[in-house]
Amino acid sequence: MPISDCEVRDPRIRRTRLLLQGALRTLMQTKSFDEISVQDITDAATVNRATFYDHYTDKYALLEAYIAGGFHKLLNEREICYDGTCPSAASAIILAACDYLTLTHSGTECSRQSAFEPLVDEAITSAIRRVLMQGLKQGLKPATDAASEPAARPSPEIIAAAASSAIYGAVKEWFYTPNHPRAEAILPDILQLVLPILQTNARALSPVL
Amino acid sequence: MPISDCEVRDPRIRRTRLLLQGALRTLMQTKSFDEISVQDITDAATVNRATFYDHYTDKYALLEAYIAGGFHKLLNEREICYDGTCPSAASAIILAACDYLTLTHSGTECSRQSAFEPLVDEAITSAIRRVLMQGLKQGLKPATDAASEPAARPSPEIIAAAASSAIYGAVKEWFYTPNHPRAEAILPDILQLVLPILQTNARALSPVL
DNA sequence: TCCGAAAAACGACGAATGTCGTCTACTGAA
DNA sequence: TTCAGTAGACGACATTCGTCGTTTTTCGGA
Repeated sequence: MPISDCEVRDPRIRRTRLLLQGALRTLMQTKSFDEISVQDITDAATVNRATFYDHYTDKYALLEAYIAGGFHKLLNEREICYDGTCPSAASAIILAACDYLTLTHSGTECSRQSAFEPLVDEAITSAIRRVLMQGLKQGLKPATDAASEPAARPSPEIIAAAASSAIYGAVKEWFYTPNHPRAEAILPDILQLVLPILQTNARALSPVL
Repeated sequence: MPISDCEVRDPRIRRTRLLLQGALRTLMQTKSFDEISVQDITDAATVNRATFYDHYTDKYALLEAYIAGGFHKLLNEREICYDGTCPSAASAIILAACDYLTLTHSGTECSRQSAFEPLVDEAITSAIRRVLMQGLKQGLKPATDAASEPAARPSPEIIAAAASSAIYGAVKEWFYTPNHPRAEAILPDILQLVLPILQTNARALSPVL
């Protein structure tokens, strides 16, 4: 039932979805996610309950859209754009993930339960994946000058998948460690773990180094 | 409500949980996961519906236990035990993940939907994580001979988290690629991406190399 | 062998879910 | 300005959910 996504022209659709996501945001400051019913959400959003199902299959789908949207917004605000090589871009992405987890999970001590967490993980990971893919593909082109070898190295897709998963897995591990240090403190460790993956692309491009 | 896990003495508990997991397995050969109700499961398991909730908070929790259990079983059958260094152990884990995805997702074309997939991901990833942790901790001990430095390298926990996420992320990417090659064909690529993470530990141990 | 503890069966409950069909109101292009 | 297309409102429906209290059965140690 939920029509496409991302690019919605009709202002009515955009309005309703923002209302629903805003209502979810508001409610999650009080209750934990699975204490919230679809009814609660539509009431807070002043939207009919049946209308909810015109946009999302269930409240988990709404959560995913909300998280993905929020994280993308954060990345845009910080003007983060992975260019395929620069470690500082990777740092920015890692820090963004740290901050986003901190921001969203600050109010409620709800997490680590039910189907909630895996959904959040999925949403953030694929958001990171998208950013990385962008950079990897553009950093890739210079190499495909001629028809040399078809696929002598891992595809950008699999690199992005592995890297985004690794980044978020590490960040999550940091976040759920009791009394974890500040994000900046763990950054070098995560960077050390993740950079080799991202540089797989570059290394394959310039074996000179 | 769900009492501990893993190590259950009481045969009544073990029996009931196996019945429930078996019923889920059977039903998933026919319907997709979210077409299955708790009622369906308990009917097939010849268990009272209320009893279900004595063991699992909802059907998602049952799924997670089922997946985690099945994957662990596969690892045990293959006698996989990561020793902290050997790349062949990593290969075995990667292949196991490939095979498990293939086995479980063969019947139904259901996947990539609802809250189902993220749950599966979570279960498999944390199973891999556990195996890796085992090896990393034992491969770690030789170094902690004296009180040298507190934590000059990434902790085993964060290494395991990053590595397990990266492994499964890559495997998943492979699996969902249309007309993907055999698992053995993609193994070198994934290995190339993941080994640097795992060897972070070893490198820190013997900077001589 | 017996007996207390605990698991499972059972029936019933109010609440939440997901889906209909119909009607109203808004959008955007002719 | 008009008007066809479509999103949203609304009420109602059968199902499923999660929980409760009670009764029956099973387990495992004394």
